[in-house]
Amino acid sequence: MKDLVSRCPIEEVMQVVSGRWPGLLIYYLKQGTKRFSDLRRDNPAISHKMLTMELRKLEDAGIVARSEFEGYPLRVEYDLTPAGLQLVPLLDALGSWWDATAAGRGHGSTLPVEVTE
Amino acid sequence: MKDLVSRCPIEEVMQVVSGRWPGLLIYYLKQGTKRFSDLRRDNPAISHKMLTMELRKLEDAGIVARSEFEGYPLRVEYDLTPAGLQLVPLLDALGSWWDATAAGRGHGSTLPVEVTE
DNA sequence: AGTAAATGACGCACCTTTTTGTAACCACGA
DNA sequence: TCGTGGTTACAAAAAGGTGCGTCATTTACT
Repeated sequence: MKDLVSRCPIEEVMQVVSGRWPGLLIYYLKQGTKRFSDLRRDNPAISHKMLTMELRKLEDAGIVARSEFEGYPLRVEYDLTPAGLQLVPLLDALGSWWDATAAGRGHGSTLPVEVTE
Repeated sequence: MKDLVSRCPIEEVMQVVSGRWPGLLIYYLKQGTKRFSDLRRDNPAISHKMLTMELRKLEDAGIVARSEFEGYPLRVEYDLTPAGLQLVPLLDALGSWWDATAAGRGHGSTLPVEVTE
């Protein structure tokens, strides 16, 4: 049971965009049309099962478009949809925010900065 | 092993902001100072274990600030940091994007809307 | 007076659920 | 036989829930 009638758009969008891969897949797809094997090459850490699952999820969310061409070794292309393209700058903004606020974190060290209150 | 030297800011930010709770916790915290029990009341579905873990994660990321006051039954307050406040409009933008592009999906209902293709 | 209960914000151990990886399999045609 | 994109079954790993313990102090009961 994972869907408790999430009326909150933030909760909903997180169910799709959240996780390790969606951001990266979108990042690579904004570079242009990619095939399944391209995306696997782009980030080798993802397993082919995960990739299919994530792509399917993004497809269902209307973020990526899947085009299947018939032919010899079967060819499938993935692109960002218009909605997906609109999402890109939002994710980029998140990335920028992360970099911009990096100073607030340990910018590397895990030292427990004791704030003497 | 989850951190394979993620040089990509999107991958990094997702490790913090991703998931079911961070978005919601930030959403409630932007309403003002909240205590542990307040946040539990705000969204009853989260367990105390999860809440502590998520708050700790957000704290480490510099998104929320934890203030501990000494006293009888122990009191702890949580607020958004300046960085956290900057994050709010970005998440809101995601929520708006989700709503704006809702037409491409099932426009709301969870019913298995069979699209006769 | 002395003991007991309760409070708020957790930590910890144990167990269940969910997610993810691995490997094998499918189809087709070069 | 290989390569493509994908599915399935099983196994491993990770995430998450539940309940109890803790700490220090106040209030409640006897």
